[in-house]
Amino acid sequence: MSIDRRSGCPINLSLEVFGDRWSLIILRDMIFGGKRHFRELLNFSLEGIASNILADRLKRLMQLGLLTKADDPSHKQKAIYSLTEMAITLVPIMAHLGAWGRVWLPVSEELSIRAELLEKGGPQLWEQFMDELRHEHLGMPLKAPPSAPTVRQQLQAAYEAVVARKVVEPSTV
Amino acid sequence: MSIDRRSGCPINLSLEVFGDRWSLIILRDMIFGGKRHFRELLNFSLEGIASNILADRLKRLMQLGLLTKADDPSHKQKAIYSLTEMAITLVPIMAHLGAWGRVWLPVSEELSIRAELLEKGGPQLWEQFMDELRHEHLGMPLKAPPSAPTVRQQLQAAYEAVVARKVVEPSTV
DNA sequence: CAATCCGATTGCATTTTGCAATCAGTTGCA
DNA sequence: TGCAACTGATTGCAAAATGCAATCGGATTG
Repeated sequence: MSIDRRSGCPINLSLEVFGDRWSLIILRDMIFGGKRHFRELLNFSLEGIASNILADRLKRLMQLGLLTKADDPSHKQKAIYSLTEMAITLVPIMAHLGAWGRVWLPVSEELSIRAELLEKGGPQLWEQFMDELRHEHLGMPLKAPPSAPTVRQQLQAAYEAVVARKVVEPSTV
Repeated sequence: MSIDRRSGCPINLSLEVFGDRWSLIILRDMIFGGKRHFRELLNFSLEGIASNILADRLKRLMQLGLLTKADDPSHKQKAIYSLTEMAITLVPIMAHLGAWGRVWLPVSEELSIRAELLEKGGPQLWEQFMDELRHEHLGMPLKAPPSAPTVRQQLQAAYEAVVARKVVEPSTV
């Protein structure tokens, strides 16, 4: 359940945190998909996580310090999960991982457009995104003046543009 | 054994490649430790991989295109494993992963000095290292003139310096 | 010619995962 | 008020992955 400590190597310890098939998927959906509720995470991910695994991983990620949980004031049963700074600093790793996958693995076009945008934006865009996440999850003030489309909105718009194009001109794909 | 294809998302597909507890450890020992034989990998890793798991992962990494295997001319039974370009381009991800682990996880000093050096060297040092790996594993000519200490030698020297200091002045640690 | 080393493989117990059903409490609507 | 839908989980069970120790036949070394 929690960490093994097979060795004090940074790469090994990082692997012990998200070297499984689900932890990083959950963080991906929270970071890029903006999902913060149990059911949202359960139904949103294309990979179809099981509810017991999701419950287990959320608990584990909290123990490890990557997530916090709070009551949703609008609904006595709803819990709202927040990213910690520890999780937010995974953004560059996610970006690299996406870029690597785009080059070497059989990614689908509509799902990789976000990775492409993130790659092209480079560290500067990542910083802006992390700033927005800190605002959203930690209540910190935005460093930069809020630009009209947030990074997540840009990613979402790019995704929708690809989907729309695919519907309109399916033969050219 | 091989890939699931739960979705075409780049992050998911990357996770399906090394979202387990051992694949990246093996690649780490090959990349940073310079290990290329079965026994070397078996005995070298501090994490203590079992021989059947090692055999399974080597086979899997070959199927996925991250490794190749060749006969060692000096010994009819020895096999020598080589990194492919696909694996070599993981160096920046490894560097980021190490840097993240160094910040957030209880790494040991002697094992994290390499990650620190790699982080400080930045993309330029990573490129040099990848160039050396391409030379070593793919037989490509070195782009840059061979600098006296290779990157791996620098990493190794830094590690040994920490260990030596710890032996000499254990009380200050 | 015996000891050691080579890359694995086998058998078996333990752990993790996937899947479906289910839980008790909360909310929205009629 | 009553009831269906939804909340974040939990349970039971089968299947798969993992950890561990012993072992394999062949090659090399002393």
